[in-house]
Amino acid sequence: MGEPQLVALLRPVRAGNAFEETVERLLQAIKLGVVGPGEKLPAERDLAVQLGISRVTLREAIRALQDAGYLDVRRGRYGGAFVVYEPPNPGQGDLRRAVNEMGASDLADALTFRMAIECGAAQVLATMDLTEEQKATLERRLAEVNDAAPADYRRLDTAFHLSIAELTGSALLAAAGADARLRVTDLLNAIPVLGPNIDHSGAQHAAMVAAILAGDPEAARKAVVEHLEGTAALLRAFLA
Amino acid sequence: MGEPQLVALLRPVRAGNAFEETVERLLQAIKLGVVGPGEKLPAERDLAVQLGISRVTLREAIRALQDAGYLDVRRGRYGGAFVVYEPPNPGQGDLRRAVNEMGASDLADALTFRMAIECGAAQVLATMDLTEEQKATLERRLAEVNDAAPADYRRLDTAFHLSIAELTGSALLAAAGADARLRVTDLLNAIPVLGPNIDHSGAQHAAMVAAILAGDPEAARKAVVEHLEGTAALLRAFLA
DNA sequence: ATCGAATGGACTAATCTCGAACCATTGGAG
DNA sequence: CTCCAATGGTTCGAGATTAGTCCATTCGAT
Repeated sequence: MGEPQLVALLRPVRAGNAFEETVERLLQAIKLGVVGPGEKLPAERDLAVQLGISRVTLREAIRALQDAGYLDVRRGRYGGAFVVYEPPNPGQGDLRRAVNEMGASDLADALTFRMAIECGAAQVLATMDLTEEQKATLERRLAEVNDAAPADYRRLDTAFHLSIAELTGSALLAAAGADARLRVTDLLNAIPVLGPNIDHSGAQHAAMVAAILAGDPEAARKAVVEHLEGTAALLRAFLA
Repeated sequence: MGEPQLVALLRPVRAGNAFEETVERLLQAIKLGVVGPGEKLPAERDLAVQLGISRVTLREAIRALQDAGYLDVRRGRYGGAFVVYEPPNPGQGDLRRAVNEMGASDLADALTFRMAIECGAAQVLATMDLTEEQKATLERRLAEVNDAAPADYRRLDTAFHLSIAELTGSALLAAAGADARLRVTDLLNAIPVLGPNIDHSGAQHAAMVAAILAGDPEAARKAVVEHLEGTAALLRAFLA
């Protein structure tokens, strides 16, 4: 037992090359709806700084997404890289394809990771003294999901979930929450948005917010578990 | 409100250059005791693969750590990069220096992140059906910390904490747990290991394990909160 | 004493990535 | 109509990073 946990520490220093990483990141921002259809990415010079890469590399990534049909790049003043991507209406085999692409063990990993991160974030947030502004943000995001048109649902659902981690004020936790969400995006996008499921989720979202605002970490944790297990069950149902 | 959470998604793609990242990673492995004094790192060719970098870059990092006095590199068969580093006996101003180096907001971030990750991991683990082997590993790690000589305490404490995330079987969660731990390593290493604190922590560790083995996620969560808040309080006490 | 395997050490050519400068296009302001 | 500012488009040299190859050292096995 002299050498525990070698695995976790001596893991890869970087995920891949900068170009691929950037393509992936931008694609996720588009799929998650952080930059919605018709909106444009920040200017190349700014975006390159935000992403910590050179403009050359960023441009290669943008070019790839343009070729793949996700972006429409226009020159001149008020130009930019505009998102032309509508989340496709999920069909029958899409979920299976998405699962096959990521592998079964990655799927379990992603779901476990997401459960841990979101439970942790919710209970931490529930123990914090929130400002009125923070409370308002949380409630607004909740209202936005509940009022969402089906086409906007995934995007606003994402925003709601990310808000919880973000409101803790921990940049690390916010990044982890975004990462956890990314890993299940393709799966969630592959299952249809159905009325009963939305209603169900809405009630669970409301329970999460209520517990957080009440400062009850235990209830917050339980609400998150219930919600995420519901989502996982939904995935399994569409896979069965 | 059209553009929520730009921050979390459009964050830097890579932390820095490969060389610096690698130095940091190896240094953490040494400080965390993953590779203890007198032990050696894996062979360069193997380690480069594990870290996903070229051997050249790895060698530069090893060279830097050699120059800094952390490693003794020997050639020939049964050679390698041997760790020559004993955790220093923490003095009065070390903690303050460590805090100053990371900044107050980073400190809060790290503590929040750690709380979320470890709570999440513990409660996830508590809801899993553990094999006998997994239970045995958890109990063994607990026993090792409790029996630890002061010089080994931090190392085995780290191993115990990392085990919880690792036993969930989620590589992502294990990596996040390692990340959370290394962000507080320098702080923990800067406060003395005192008998009463060890006893206190020992009881809390035992409570965590008991809750996990009992399959009680709520108790597991509470035990982790209590333990980590105790640690945070200890840090504050040494800073006051 | 010799050999072979495991290790660190050194070199090279190719590729990736970067910073910086400059060009081209567009549309509003004056 | 002209100009200007904001944007994407292009190029170049420098440095970082890589894969691959071969060299040098050490120590056990024979």
